[in-house]
Amino acid sequence: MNDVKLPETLAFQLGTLGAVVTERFSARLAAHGLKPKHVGLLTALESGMAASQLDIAKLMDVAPSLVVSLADRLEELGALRRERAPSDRRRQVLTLTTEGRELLALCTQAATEVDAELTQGLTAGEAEALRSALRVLARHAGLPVT
Amino acid sequence: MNDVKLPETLAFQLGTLGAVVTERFSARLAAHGLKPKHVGLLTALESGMAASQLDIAKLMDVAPSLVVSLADRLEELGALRRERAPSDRRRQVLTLTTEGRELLALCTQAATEVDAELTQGLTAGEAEALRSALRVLARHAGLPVT
DNA sequence: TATTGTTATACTCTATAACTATA
DNA sequence: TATAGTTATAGAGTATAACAATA
Repeated sequence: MNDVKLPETLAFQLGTLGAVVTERFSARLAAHGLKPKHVGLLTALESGMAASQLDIAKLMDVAPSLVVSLADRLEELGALRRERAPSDRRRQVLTLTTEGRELLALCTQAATEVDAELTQGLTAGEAEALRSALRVLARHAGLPVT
Repeated sequence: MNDVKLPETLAFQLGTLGAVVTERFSARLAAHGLKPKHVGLLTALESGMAASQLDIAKLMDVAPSLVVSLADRLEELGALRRERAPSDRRRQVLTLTTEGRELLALCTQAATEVDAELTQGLTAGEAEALRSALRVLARHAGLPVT
């Protein structure tokens, strides 16, 4: 006989909290005309781990066609430049613009506001334990970019 | 000047981890013909916090019409009974069947398997810190049922 | 009239498949 | 032929709006 309750599992709590947090983050992003996946793309670019659209699709684990529309939107906002690689003109190399970096900073600001909401009411020790635990888990799960 | 990196925020990590975890949980649920929201409904029922479809919709924060189709599916699987309340025949009162409880136990099993995957490679101390931190956060965020 | 549940419809997000251009 | 990107199309998931039954 197993007495574990589903709402007490990590899977359930992480899934539910993730949805709540993404919803709150998303609401703040709307002010900048962005969705979470746009931020994922900006973050992927800034990390330097991918530049071409296909590499970004792999890193984000989304379809290449989705990267097209995300990049369209970000280009339209002036957040990135799209340039054909001279060495292989099939590749579209995406580069963050200064405007894109500023936009990313605004998104980061939005995220830290959500963080503040989440941790208000937690002791400093609890908040630090949470950060530390998530860092370990994120590293271990091989976090792709959302 | 702000040096916080977006991937280091709680919002980003919780959102991303939540998506990964939900995906893994979902893959295991498929074996039972369920999606995460079905599990949310079963969990809501088992909690005793809601019985009528409208109450469940409020608790889960989803549209009443979605509860209809989730309950349709669960009824079809024999996991719940639908009965009009004699006192107010507009209300459909949902009740977990024995089969429903068994199904919920299988879902819980799936969740604990995901938990095991997540925490393998973490020290016992790290795993406990994570559980504890999430418990605090979940309580504080007033976790609705996924 | 107001409320509960249901059905009909539409919208958002994302993937798959077909296509173009380069290699 | 194979690959990068694009466009066209389709599917999943969910919400909103219209409706029926009951209060």
